[in-house]
Parts: sequence; structure tokens; C-alpha cells
Amino acid sequence: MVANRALKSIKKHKKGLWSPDEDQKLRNYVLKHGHGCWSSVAINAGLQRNGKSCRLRWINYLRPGLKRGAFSVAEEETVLSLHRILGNKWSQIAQHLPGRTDNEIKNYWHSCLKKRRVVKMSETEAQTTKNNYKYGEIRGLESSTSFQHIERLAQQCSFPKVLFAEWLSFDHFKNEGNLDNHSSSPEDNLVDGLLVNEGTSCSESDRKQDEVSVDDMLRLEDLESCLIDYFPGEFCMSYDMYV
DNA sequence: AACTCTGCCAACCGCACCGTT
DNA sequence: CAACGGTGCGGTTGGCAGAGT
Repeated sequence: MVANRALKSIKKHKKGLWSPDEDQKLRNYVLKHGHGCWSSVAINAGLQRNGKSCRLRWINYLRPGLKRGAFSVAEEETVLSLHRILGNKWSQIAQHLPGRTDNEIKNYWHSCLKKRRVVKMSETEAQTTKNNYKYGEIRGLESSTSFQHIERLAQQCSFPKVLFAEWLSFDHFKNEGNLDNHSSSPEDNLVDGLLVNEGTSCSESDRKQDEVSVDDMLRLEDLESCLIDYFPGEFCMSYDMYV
């Protein structure tokens, strides 16, 4: 095994960007012979690349029928709605977008996220935020107009309320009877952070069926901007952590 | 003009899965 | 049944180009 790895590492394959000449060689070969086994494609086409690299290049760039350029509004909506249902299953999402590759959609999603300021928090950042706003510190702010507005938005939205309960007020959540008040801690009622609107825990499959409407998305974006205003420089929202 | 910052995107890496030997 | 090779997938990285200072 170790010897095999050593032998493999001796075989130097070219890495990095593909030259037009390499593209031409690969395109010609695959169009003429089909790909079959990718490692033999690399050899037979006269490329100093490994099979994996050839496959990726073909799928993401050379394959006929690929669309180039910006995503249309319809494509963007498709990606957003499918991602809500499927999560980071880029290949499955790509199946619904003819001419787009999983890599392209993945890249688009990440840049789109950045544009929308929906930045996924690191574990520690998330924990810090939770710790800062949970239970104690936030309660003193609840009487303010801004806070009431945020809570109003949260109520209108059919996203799992734990999203807002965790960040805004567990008392509010408990008062609605959504949490078991006899539990030692509100967190005891959480199942991996997932609660449906009525406060009952749900399975992954149930959750996937709980479609999020466009209205909800708009309300959530509104809510997000309020929170960002309210906690300047400290608030960070992660849809896919909870939704 | 030179430098830094930022976003985008192509490509790599590691892992899991599957079929074959 | 284990070992191995091929493939597919998702996460991550690195380089480039354009914007900003």
C-alpha cells in the first residue's frame, strides 16, 4: 500500500489551469472515442494529467451544451428553492438546471451568499453570538420599539421559531406555550436546533416538506436587516444552519 | 503608478461508494 | 471477503482581474 502510494507520487501529473492545446486534445479525444475510463483518456489523449482532472475539465468546461455567463432570474430562483429543499446537494440541484454544472452552482451559491450578507458563522462565532444574546443580555432591550418590530417580523414568518427564540427571547417563545416550561432549560426542548412553527420537533424528512415561501424569505430578509441595524457589527445570520 | 483588498471561478483534495478481481 | 481502481461529490484553495486607496 505504502509502496503503491510512493509509486503514484513518482508519476508526475500536470496541475493547474488547462491550456487551449490541452482542451483541444481532450475535446477531440472524447468526442471521437467517448470517455470510458478517465485514466486511460488522459494517457490516450496524450495529456500529462490524471483522469480525475480530465473528467472535471470535461464536465465543467468542455462538455457540449454548457451554458456560460450569468445566471438568469429564473435560474437563481430555482437554485434558491432547490437549495432550501436539498441543501448542499449541488449535483442534484444541477440536474434541474440544464447546462449548469454542480461546480458552477456551488460557486454561484457562495458568491450569492456573500452578496446577501448571509454569512455562515463558524462554530465558535455562532456560539459566542448565542451566548451573548440568549436569556440575559437581550431581555433588557425588549421594551424598545425596534425590538418589538423584530419580534413582530419573527411572528409573521413561518420559519422555525427557534431561530428567533434563540436570538430574541425564550420567554416570548415559552409564553406562547411552545416550549415545555417545566424543562430545566429551553435547550432541552430543542432537537438539534430544529423546531417547526408550532414548536414541535420534526424529523429531517418532515422539515424538508415544510416549504418556505417567497414571502417568508422576504420577511426573513427584512428581519435580518433589522437585526443587523440593531446589533451593528455583531449580528450574523445563517439560514442554512436552521432552515 | 503601486499596492492592497475583494470577489469570482477553475481546479484540487479528500472521502465515500461501487464494481471488479 | 478483502484489496483495488474508478467515479462522483462536496469542501476548499489558489490565482486572476477589477475596484479601491
